[in-house]
Amino acid sequence: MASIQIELPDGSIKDFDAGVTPHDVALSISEGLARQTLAARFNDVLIDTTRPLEQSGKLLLITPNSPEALEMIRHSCAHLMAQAVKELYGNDVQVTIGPAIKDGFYYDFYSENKKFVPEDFPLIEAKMEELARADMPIERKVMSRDEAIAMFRAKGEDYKVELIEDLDQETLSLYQQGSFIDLCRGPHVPRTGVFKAFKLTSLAGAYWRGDEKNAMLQRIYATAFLNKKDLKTHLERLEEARKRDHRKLGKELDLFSFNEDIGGGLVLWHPKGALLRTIIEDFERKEHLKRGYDIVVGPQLLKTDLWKMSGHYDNYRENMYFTEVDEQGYGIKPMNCLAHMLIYKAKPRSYRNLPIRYFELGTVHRHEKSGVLHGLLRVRGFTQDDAHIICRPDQIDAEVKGVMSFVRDVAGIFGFNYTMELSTRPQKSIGSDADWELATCALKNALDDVGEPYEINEGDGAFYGPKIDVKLKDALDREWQCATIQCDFTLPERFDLTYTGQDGEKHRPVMLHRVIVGSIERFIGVLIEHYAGSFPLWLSPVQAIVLNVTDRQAEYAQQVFDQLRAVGVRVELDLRNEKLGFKIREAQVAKIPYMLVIGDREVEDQTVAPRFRDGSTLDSLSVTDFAAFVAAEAAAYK
RNA sequence: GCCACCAUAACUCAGUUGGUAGAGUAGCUGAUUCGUAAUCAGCAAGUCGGCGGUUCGACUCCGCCUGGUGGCUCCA
Repeated sequence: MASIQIELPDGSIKDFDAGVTPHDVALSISEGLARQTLAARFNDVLIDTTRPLEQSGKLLLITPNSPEALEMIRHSCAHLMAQAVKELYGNDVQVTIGPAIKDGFYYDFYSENKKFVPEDFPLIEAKMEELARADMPIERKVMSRDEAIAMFRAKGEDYKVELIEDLDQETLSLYQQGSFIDLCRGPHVPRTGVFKAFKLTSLAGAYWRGDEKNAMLQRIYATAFLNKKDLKTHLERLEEARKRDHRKLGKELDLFSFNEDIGGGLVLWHPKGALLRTIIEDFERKEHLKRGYDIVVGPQLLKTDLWKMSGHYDNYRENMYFTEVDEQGYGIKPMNCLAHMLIYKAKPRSYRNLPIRYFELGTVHRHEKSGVLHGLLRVRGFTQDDAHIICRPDQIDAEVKGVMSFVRDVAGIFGFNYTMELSTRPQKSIGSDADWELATCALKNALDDVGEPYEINEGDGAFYGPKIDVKLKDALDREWQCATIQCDFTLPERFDLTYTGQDGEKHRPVMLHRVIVGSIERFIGVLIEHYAGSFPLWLSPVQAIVLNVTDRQAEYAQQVFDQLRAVGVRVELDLRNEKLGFKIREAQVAKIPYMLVIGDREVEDQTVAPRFRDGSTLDSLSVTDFAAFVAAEAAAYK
């Protein structure tokens, strides 16, 4: 038998007979390693431990500690779940696909009779545990296409047949564990005994192949980890996310509500929420003015003809609200750009005026499909911190970089990390190929120059231009789409925007659409979860609350309150005849940063005794000192 | 929009295998004047999301609608 050379990661080279498997190689090192080996990477291709090696090459054994391990276990665990479901429900259910995803995996099933409910989970989990305990080998089989089609057809697995028919290859790999066999590229873990910690998490509908014209499948989401401890940590994290849910906190902190009589996706801002919004809006105006933006305001309604001219009517109509009065059609604005272009057009512009940066806290309405609405994160009426930068082509680069640095500053103030993505031309779009090319390059060059990493999303741009999307990462490391920068050559063309160049000729400017936090509504939703409702002092709708111990201090407490409010501290007063502990508890639950306790001592010394939200206290200090302290902290965005 | 599920007092939730409902918190009244996360007692509070249907009788069963939840598709 021919001999081959296998190079291991430590650089050592060993001779083996051709046909040796990664498992055999592991065994030649130690029995323990062989037991631990889940798969292997041979010449950079992932393979099963039982795959015979026919030629020399580099071999890396994959064990539970390898970075690839978790994803593999999850993918294999999806097969385990499918096996369990088939054993429980047999031919009532057809299998489709089941990949690993972030934090777990899912499997999509088709069934006419069986409707999965969460009550089925314990049963399925028990079956999975039984199959895992049986420690069955998971074996790779190779079949011809026709053979595989015949086999799945005989089993009544129509979806598998369809998948294979669309595959452009003559032989296919399948994986078998016990009586269950599934089409799969692999690789998989060697035995079902590997699965030690898994849990079914939720149930959802999903279209076959993600297309809403196709049949609706039943998706079971689940997760799997290397061990029970990691699973527990993950479940605790989910629990933490639930506690921070902005819909729950929004109600508890009395920030906002929705009302079915008003309509879905339309927010009612209660006093504290409206104050929080106002603080953010004031911050936005100040930061934009600092960076050379001009504040403008456009109307809510614009004539339908204008939306036809812009392309919104053709490309965005299903998301818009229209109305007709005096036989004139109007569209409620879903974007702010048209008004900004018309402000630009209100008088002749020179190259000397550019760039012009129009900023508007623009309230827009978009008819989002009912099923996508979600608290503040997806609504139908929202306010964007929107700006349109109209500039010469040679200014694009500097302007895009300016926006990116603006994003960096703001993300830093709120304590977010972020990642960036470049999205290119979508199917449904307007404008010439040359302009798209130019615009995409401009964005890409700016990204490359700044040197921060980014990903490319093919075909994910806006209909009028490519875009850079910024995803903020919150305290739980979850990503949120907020900022976006879009480069647009088309709308300036359609609206015939011009400027007079140095040469005295008319030239076409470029327009950058950009938002920094995006929608104020969404951003506040994200902030609530990011801070778990405990806003930093500068954002807190209520920064301090004055608490008297008994009625004896009421008069002085009132004085302190008046004095603080007069110098701009957002302060409340609790004079109720309740025990101090009770008042503290309420202020604590309301997540107010500072409680100012006033007893006989403070009246005597003309001071206040501050208590922090975290339970710590400061020595008593004068009201003016406290006000100065708050002002300094807030000015530093703390 | 699609699939599944849910809707009981202001909030969180219990309950009736079809005979019209409770608890805690909040609210109100009274007592208590208290030093860093819940003082005590009493009172009041719901067309059981809306509209139809089945039934002697519907909060409970069925249908439609509205709103929400988890996803899918779509998106700031």
